[in-house]
Amino acid sequence: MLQISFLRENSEFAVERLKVRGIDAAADIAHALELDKAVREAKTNFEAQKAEANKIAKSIGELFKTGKAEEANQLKARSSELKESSKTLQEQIANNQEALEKLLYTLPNLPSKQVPSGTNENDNEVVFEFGDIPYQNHKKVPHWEIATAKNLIDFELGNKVTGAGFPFYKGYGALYQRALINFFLTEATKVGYTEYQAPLLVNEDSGFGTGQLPDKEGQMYHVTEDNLYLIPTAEVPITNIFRNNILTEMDLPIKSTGYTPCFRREAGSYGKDVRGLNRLHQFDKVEIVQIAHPSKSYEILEDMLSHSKLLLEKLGLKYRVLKLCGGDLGFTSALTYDLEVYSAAQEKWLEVSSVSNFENFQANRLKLRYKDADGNISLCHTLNGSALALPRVLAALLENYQSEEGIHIPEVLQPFMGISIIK
RNA sequence: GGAGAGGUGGCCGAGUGGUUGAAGGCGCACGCCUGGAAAGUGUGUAUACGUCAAAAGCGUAUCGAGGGUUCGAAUCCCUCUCUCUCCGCCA
Repeated sequence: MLQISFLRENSEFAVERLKVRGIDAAADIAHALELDKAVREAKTNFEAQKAEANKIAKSIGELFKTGKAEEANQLKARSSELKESSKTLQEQIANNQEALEKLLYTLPNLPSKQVPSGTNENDNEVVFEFGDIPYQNHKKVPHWEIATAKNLIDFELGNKVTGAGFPFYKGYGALYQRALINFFLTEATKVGYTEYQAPLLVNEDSGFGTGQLPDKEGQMYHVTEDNLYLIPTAEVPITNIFRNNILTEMDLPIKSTGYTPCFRREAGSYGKDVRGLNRLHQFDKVEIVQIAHPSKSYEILEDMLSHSKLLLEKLGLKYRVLKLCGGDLGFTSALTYDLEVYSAAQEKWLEVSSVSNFENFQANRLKLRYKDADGNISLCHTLNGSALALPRVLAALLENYQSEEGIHIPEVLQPFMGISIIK
């Protein structure tokens, strides 16, 4: 969430930035500032009255101690008066504050200067492209066909046991998944990320902290019995580790990683690119998260992007990097790169990673701050990236690595799998 | 699921209606002491918000959360929540 203190000084800048998302927030921001002003004015009065009341209460105590009950009783009357009048002010403050917060929740993060303007995914900017398709002379079959033929994934079984979007991986398919998870985690911990095994269910506060709530309530599976949410990404539990923390500047950046299944209801996206592994309700992902010093976060974003790029290169996948335009940028993000692999059989690009800098938008909700050498306390920046999401990576691997001999396994995965080809 | 106990500062831990933002200890920071260190010793050590050009200062709030009683609540009452222990069930 945007800081009201920031908006006080930079309202025009904020309006300008939000235009990149195609949002005209001028009225909302003006309204927020009015509410803020009202809150502060009422607060000042309220606090003055409280101060007096506290003073009186104190002196009443003194008077009783010294046996001057008469005087004390006179003061009580004045104190009661103050209490009455402060009550209305208190209500005013609470109402306005609530309205202000609600309004602030609806405002998305300000896109960074680098964000191209645009209204949808077609306006995203391709900033990098790399790689080739191996075994080019061989005709490629879509992954859902080859995976079924080779007995790697059973979609029907998933339908039976749970429902659409919950496939079973089996045999070499399951092994392939395990190898990928292992490979991704190994690569992340090698460069200094601390591995976590995180809870898959989170409470409301955590959902709120990283911005899934209240905005995307309908996209998460909600266990109403216990008021817990199935995580849509490891970002939620792993970033929330640091909720309500004041870190030491020296400890930054903090690099964390974790593998988790991810659960997404994908409400409203039925019928769109849902074949095979392209869009699932449950999928596996290794996430990398960094808590950063504000002055370093863009450097770190590039570093995280490089990490994900390198994974794809090691896997020998053809991929490209997109810089998301304002219209396609997530609610909480200031700048996002998407990585897409090319799927040779479907002949299209599949998103396998999203690397974002949230600046202090999440940190403000999380109350995640750091203290510098002078004792000043400021909000951290938070970043995360998929490194990587499994199903589409697997889809591309199954499709791109086909030859007449079978499905080849990229060299980097062979130690994790113990085989070099699925025949 | 049943029964009980408990949530106080970075941590441990006192406090039962009146200078308690909170004793004491540990930890941490800085200083003294020392050749250096330990020990010892002194000082300091929460956060948010408001006020102020800013700092200082001042004010308000915060002892799990919310509400209530009272002139005054960490302390009394109510509701919720979380944690722990025992029993039951169970990977």
